[in-house]
Amino acid sequence: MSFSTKGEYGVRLMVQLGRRYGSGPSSLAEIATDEDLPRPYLEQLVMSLRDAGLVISTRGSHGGYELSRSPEEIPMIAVLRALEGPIAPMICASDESELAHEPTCDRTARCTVNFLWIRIRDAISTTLEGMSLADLVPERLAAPASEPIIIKRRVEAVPDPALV
Amino acid sequence: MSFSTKGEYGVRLMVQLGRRYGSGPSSLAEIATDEDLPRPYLEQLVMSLRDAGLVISTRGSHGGYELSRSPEEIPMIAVLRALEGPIAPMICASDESELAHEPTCDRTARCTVNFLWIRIRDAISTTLEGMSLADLVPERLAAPASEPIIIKRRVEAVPDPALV
DNA sequence: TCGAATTCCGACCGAATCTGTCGGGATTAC
DNA sequence: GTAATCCCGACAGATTCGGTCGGAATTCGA
Repeated sequence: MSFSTKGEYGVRLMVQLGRRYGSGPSSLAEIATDEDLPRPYLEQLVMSLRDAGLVISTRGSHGGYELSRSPEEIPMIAVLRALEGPIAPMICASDESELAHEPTCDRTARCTVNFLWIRIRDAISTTLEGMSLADLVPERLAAPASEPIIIKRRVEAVPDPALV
Repeated sequence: MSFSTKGEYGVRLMVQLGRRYGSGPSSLAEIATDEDLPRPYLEQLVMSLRDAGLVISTRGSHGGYELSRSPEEIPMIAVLRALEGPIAPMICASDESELAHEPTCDRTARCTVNFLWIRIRDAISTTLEGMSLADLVPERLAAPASEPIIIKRRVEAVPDPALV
C-alpha cells in the first residue's frame, strides 16, 4: 500500500514550482538540480501534470514550466490524480470511470468487502481535497527561521472546476 | 496508489472465516471454492494472518483455520497490516518501525512534502482503526439450519451506520 | 542566420514486485 | 495406514517501477 516515486517526485516538483510561482517559467534542469532528481525522469512526470492542466510549458530557449494558477488554487488531489491515476485502493473502488465495473462484483464476500475499499478511498480523497499546494510550499516572504510547517489559509470549499 | 490482490483476497478470506466463526476450523479448500480463489495462493496469504495472530490453524485431517477471536475484536487495520505491511503511502511516512529514517529527509522540499504523506497515512489509519471485521461480515442470522449455530454475544458492534 | 537552450516524445531496459504454481514434508483424525 | 490438511520453500511468467537514451521541434538571443 503505497504511492510510487512518481507521486513523490511529482509533488516535489510541484512544490518547487510553487516556490517559483510568479517568476516566469523554470527549466527542468534547474529543478532537477535543486531536488537532486534525474531530469529525464522528471520530463516524463511533468507531461502528466501538463496534460492535467496544472502546469503550462514554454518551449524554446529560456523556456520551462510554471504553475497554471496560484498554489492556493491547486488542490493536492488534482496533483496526485494526475501523477498516480484515480484514487482507487482497489479496482472496485475507483473514484473515476464507473464504466462496466459491475461484472467484477458477483461473489458473496466480494461486494461486502467493497465497502471497506470505498471507505479508505473516501478517507484519502477527503484529506487530499482539503489540502492545496500552498499548504506544502514554504513561506516565500517570511525568513527561513520561522516555524517548521504552518498550515496557511486553507482553501475553503475547494471550488475547482477542472477537478474532473 | 492501490492495495494488491493480496490485501483483497486476504480480507475476503477473513470475511469467510468471520461467517464461520464458532464452527470450528474451516479448510482452505472450502474457502477457496466459496470465493473462487486459487487455494495455493491463499495458503501464502493465510500464513501472514496466522503469524499476526489473527487466525489460528489446526493441522491434520479435519483441520483448517479459524479466527483467533470474534470479528468484533479484530480491527481491520490489523488485517491489512498483516497482509500488506505497514500503512505507509511513502517510505518517509510509515506507521511502524521509526528506525533510522531521518537520513532520507535532507533536501529542501522533501520534508515539506512529508507532511502530505503523513496526513494521508493518518487518514487511512484512522479509518481502518474505526472498522472491525464484524462491519464486513454479513448477518449470520440466516445460516443453514444444519449448522450448530452458537449465538455469541455481539458487542455493541461499533455504532457507525452513517458515514459515506 | 546560426546556435544554444529547452521542451517534446517514443523506444528501450534492468530490476523488482505481483500473482500465482508446484512439489513435497509434517501432522492429525479416523 | 490412509486420507485430509496445514506447512514451506522454490520457481516463474507478467507487469510495473524507475529510470535512460536519442533525437526532433521550438524559441530566444546574438
